[in-house]
Amino acid sequence: MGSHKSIEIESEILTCCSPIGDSVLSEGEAANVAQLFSALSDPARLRILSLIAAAPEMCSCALEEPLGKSQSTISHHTRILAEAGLIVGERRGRWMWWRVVPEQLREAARVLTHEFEGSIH
Amino acid sequence: MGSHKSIEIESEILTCCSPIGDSVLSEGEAANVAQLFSALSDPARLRILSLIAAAPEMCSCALEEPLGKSQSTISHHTRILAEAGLIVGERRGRWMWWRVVPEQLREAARVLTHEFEGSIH
DNA sequence: GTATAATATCGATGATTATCAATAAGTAAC
DNA sequence: GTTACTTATTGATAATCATCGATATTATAC
Repeated sequence: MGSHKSIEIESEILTCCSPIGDSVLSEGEAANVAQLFSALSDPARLRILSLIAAAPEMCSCALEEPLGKSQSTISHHTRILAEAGLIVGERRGRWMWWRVVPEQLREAARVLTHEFEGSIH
Repeated sequence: MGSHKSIEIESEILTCCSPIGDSVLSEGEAANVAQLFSALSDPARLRILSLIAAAPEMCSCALEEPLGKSQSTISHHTRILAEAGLIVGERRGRWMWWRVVPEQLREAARVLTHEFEGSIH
């Protein structure tokens, strides 16, 4: 794979492309960021996040009806959102109350506008 | 599913949760946003985006080596990023040159900070 | 025209994931 | 204790996806 590019350093300038800088996401960083955006890559989870954001707090039990998904599916999605740090939950009595974490939303937005917009170009 | 919530409107106030507002993502909106973030949910695509952003333009041929993925895989990923509007490509001779679309990155960031951060809470 | 090079597409495969029903675990009221 | 209710977990399944090799398409050079 990519045999046309397995050439020496000093001849890379002769290929189609100049060597790239090193301000580039490492594999580990990319995996972390991907996990964050994976949580945002599902329509049901986006609507859950939107529902939670529309109120100061939101009970899990209030998500099934507008989503039209089963209870176990809702629980699955809230877990993924929570593991991504986008929401936090607190158990009060029998109910689970969720609220968004604005700092994590801003962090995701910061990554988009600072890590990928390049320099001066 | 959700039988414990299939009750009348006037009794909803008696359940655990108050009725929700309507400033909530529709299914269609959620699907659109999900497609955008799906493009950002893969480590390989994030590194490709980072590589493209690190230079004014980036040739497809310069992505195989740092990514360690096959040519067809790179082509697959650039297509997904392009379909999400995050990069645009221009063919010059035999080579395909990609650059990021800062407007789309800012749009994705705007969705995060404006659609999900709730109101005054 | 032929030969070479870069990219796109096709087909297959293994891994991941969204979804559900069923069950378990936790909580409150009795 | 038992009963009722909410949430979490498990197991299964169908769909999606990342990856590759092989092939097709496009462009240049000859």
